Amino acid sequence: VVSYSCLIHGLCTASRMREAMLLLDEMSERNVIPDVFTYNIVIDAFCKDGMVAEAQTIFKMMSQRGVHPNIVTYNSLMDGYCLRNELDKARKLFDSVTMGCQPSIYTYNIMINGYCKGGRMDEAKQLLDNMSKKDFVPDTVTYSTLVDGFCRVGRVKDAQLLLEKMRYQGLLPDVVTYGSLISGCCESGYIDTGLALFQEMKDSGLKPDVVVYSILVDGLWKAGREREARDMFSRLSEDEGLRPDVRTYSIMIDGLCRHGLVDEAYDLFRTMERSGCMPDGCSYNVIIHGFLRHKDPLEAVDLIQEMVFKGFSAD
RNA sequence: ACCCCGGCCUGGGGU
Repeated sequence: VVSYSCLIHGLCTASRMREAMLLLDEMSERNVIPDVFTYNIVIDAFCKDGMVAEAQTIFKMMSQRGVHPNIVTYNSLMDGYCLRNELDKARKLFDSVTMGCQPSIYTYNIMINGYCKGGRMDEAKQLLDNMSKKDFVPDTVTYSTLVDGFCRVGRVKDAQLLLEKMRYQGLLPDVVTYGSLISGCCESGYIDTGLALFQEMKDSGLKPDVVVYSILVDGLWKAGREREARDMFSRLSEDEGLRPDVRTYSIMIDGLCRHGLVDEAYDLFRTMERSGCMPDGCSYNVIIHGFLRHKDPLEAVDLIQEMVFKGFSAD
């Protein structure tokens, strides 16, 4: 069962759902009985692909075969509804789970994340208070989710207050919590607050990761602070020994293009490839827009052909 | 008998 489940998991993460389903059939034929883990893997994959109806079909199938769903099954389904912004369906499931069997911290975090991504911050906050009443202790993920949620609706001040509340409860913000807040500061035009938080985070002994650096490089470019954006990009490798990833490069390429430095952007685009970081659809779109803005449609056409040849579609 | 060991679910960045 474990071997089959691992194989199915591999196929699912590669979005090869057809083959995963075939394997699920094959194992039954070979008298290897799929257990709740196996079904959970498939259900979660369908949910992440936005196919909750298919996930429900598997859910029914497992029940018919006498395999009982567990909390992870329900968590995946809830998350599936949340990802489609069908929050009321998610909430129904949430309510029946909290009434019946044991919810887990994941159950709360998923539902809170659903509200946050849907901009329904009051309901998200309510759930935070709700869980404390039921002796569930919010964790770093809970707070980071809410910090991100407040930032997305422009309520950076509330996000900062939440960070304090979190500390007051004895929880330390991690690199994701800081990343969310720094990103929110950049979006709302408080880049210097973001930089101060970056310093604070390093002072507290946390090592910034490539995501935090990318957020700041992007924020600095968008604030028109070219020199500092370039410095931040260099420091990521020089100070921390980190490697820029495809998104960091895209941010740099986009910044250079928007500052009229299309040739340098193009050099960086090729440097990224040479250093083994393969451009994705977004990187192509960024550089193509750069060429189009600077009246170089011929280069743009070449790149569009190249990206289509690689299986990406231009936007 | 007891303990340990394998597979499932949640948070931040680019057009």
